[in-house]
Amino acid sequence: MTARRSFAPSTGVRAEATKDIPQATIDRLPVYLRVLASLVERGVATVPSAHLAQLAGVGSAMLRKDLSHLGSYGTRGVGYDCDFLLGQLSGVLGVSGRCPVIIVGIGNLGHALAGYAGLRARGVELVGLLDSSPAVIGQEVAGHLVRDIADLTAVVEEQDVAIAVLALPAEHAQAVAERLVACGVRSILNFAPVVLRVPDGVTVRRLDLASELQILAFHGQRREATECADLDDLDHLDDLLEVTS
Amino acid sequence: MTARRSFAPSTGVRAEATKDIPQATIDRLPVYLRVLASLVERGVATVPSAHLAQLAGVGSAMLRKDLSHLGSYGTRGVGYDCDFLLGQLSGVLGVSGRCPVIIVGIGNLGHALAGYAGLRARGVELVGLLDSSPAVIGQEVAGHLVRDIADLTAVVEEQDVAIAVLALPAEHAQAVAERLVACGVRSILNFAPVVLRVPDGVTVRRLDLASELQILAFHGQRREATECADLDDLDHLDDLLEVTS
DNA sequence: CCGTGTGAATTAATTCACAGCG
DNA sequence: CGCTGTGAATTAATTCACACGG
Repeated sequence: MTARRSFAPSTGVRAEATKDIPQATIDRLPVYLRVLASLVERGVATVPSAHLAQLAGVGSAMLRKDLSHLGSYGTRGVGYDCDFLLGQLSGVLGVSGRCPVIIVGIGNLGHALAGYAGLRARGVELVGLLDSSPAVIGQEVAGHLVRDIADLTAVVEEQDVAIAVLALPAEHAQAVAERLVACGVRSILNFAPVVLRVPDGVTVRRLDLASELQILAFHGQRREATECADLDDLDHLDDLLEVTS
Repeated sequence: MTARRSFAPSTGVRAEATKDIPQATIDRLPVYLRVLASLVERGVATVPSAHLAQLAGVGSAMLRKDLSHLGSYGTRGVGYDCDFLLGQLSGVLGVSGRCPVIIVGIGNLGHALAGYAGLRARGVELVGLLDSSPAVIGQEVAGHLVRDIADLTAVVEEQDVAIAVLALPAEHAQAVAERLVACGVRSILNFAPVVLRVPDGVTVRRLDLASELQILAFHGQRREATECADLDDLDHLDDLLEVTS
C-alpha cells in the first residue's frame, strides 16, 4: 500500500458541498470547464451566464442553477470571473490535483486514446499503458512503454492510479475489471460493449460506439416519421403567405 | 437528390408509438438489444424481466416500464420471447433496415473506429471514410478506400448516409458539421471536444474522453471524502464482532 | 439597470405495489 | 402461482420569474 492520492487540493474548494450536487449537473461541468478554458486563453476576464450558456449549448437558467450548487461565484450585474470559476470547477471535479489514469488494452482503440494529446490540458495524466499480448508489451506508444498486465498491481500502487480506461475485447473486460477492483481502482471507463458487474462503491461509465449510433438511428427514423406527418399539416404555407401581406 | 432511405422497415414495427418514448428509455434500448442478442445466440428462448434486467444492469421495474412504452410484448407468468423482442427493439431503434454510417477524419481515432468489427452485427453499416489529408486519401482502411472530403456530397447521396461520425481535430469540427448538415445529414456523433452549433432538427451526440474522465474524477474524489467521514462512524466494527458471537 | 441566485412551478424519470392474465 | 403491465407515489431535473445586490 502506497501513499493515497494527495488528500486536499491546494485551492479553497473542499468538502464544502461536493455531496448533493445533482448528477445531471456533474455531467455538464466538464463542458463549462472546457469553454472557460478557451475564454481564459482568449484573454476574456469575465463572462455573463447568458454568454457562457450559449457557448456550452445550454439554457442560461440551467447554467446558473448548476453553478449555484457549487457556491455563489458570480457578481451581480457583471457575470463570472473566468479564471476564478475555472479554478473552482477544477477543484470540484477533482482535476486540480493529480489525477493519474491508465489504459488497459492497447489495440487500435487503446492506441488512439493514448495518443489523445488533450488529456493533460484537461487535468488528467496518463501514467501507464497495459496489455496482455507479447506483440505489444515493451513497445513504446505515445511516449509510454506498454507494460504486461501481470504488473497491474505494481503500476496501480506505484502511480496511485485513480481511474482505469478499458479498451479491450468484450470477453476480457469483466475479468480485467475485477482485477482492477481488487487492486483498489474504484473508477472505470469502459469502452467494451458489456455491462460490467462491480461491487458497490465502484463507479463505471460505459462508452459504446454502436449504442450511440443506434440512438442516433432512432432519432433519424423518428424524424422521417414526423416529416411525413408534416405533409398533412399545411400551416407552413402561412409563413410564405405573410411575405405578400 | 437520390432515393431517401427505404421508407418502412419490413417488420411490423412502425409509427405505432415511436413518438413519446422517453429519451431515458431510448438511451437504454441499445443495452437491452445487445443482451438479447447474446441470449438468442446462446439459444435462450424466453427470459423474465428480472433476469434480463440483471444482465442489463438495471432494476426490473424500470426494464418493464421501458418495454411497456413500445407495446405489450411479454407473456405473463413467462417473460419475453428473446427473438421476438430483439426484432421489436431493432425496429424501434431503426436498425432493422439499412443504417449507413460514414466516418469523417481518419486519424488515430477514426482508424480505430473504422476497425471496430462489431458495428455490422449491431445493425449499422460503415459505408465510407473521408479525410482531407493527401497522406490518408486513397489508402485502404478496414476494407474501405479513404475518399477526399471534397467528395462528401457525392458519398452522402450515393450511399444515402444517415449518420456521420466526426473523429477530427476540434478546430475543424464545426466547419465539417455545417457541410454535413448542408448535405442533408441530420444525425452526428461528435468525438471532438467542442459543442457543435447546428440548426433545429439535427441531432448531435458528443463523446469526449476527457469529460468522462473528469466525471469519474469527481466520483473518485467524493468517495474519498465520504470515506473519511466513515472513519468517525464505527458501525463497521459490528460486522467484525458478529463473527465472534 | 443588468445579471445573479433562488424559491416555486413544471416536467421528466424512477420506483413502488398490486391487479390481472396466462 | 409467477410474472407482466401499469396506475399512483416518489424523486430528480428543468424551466420560470423575480427579488435583490453591485
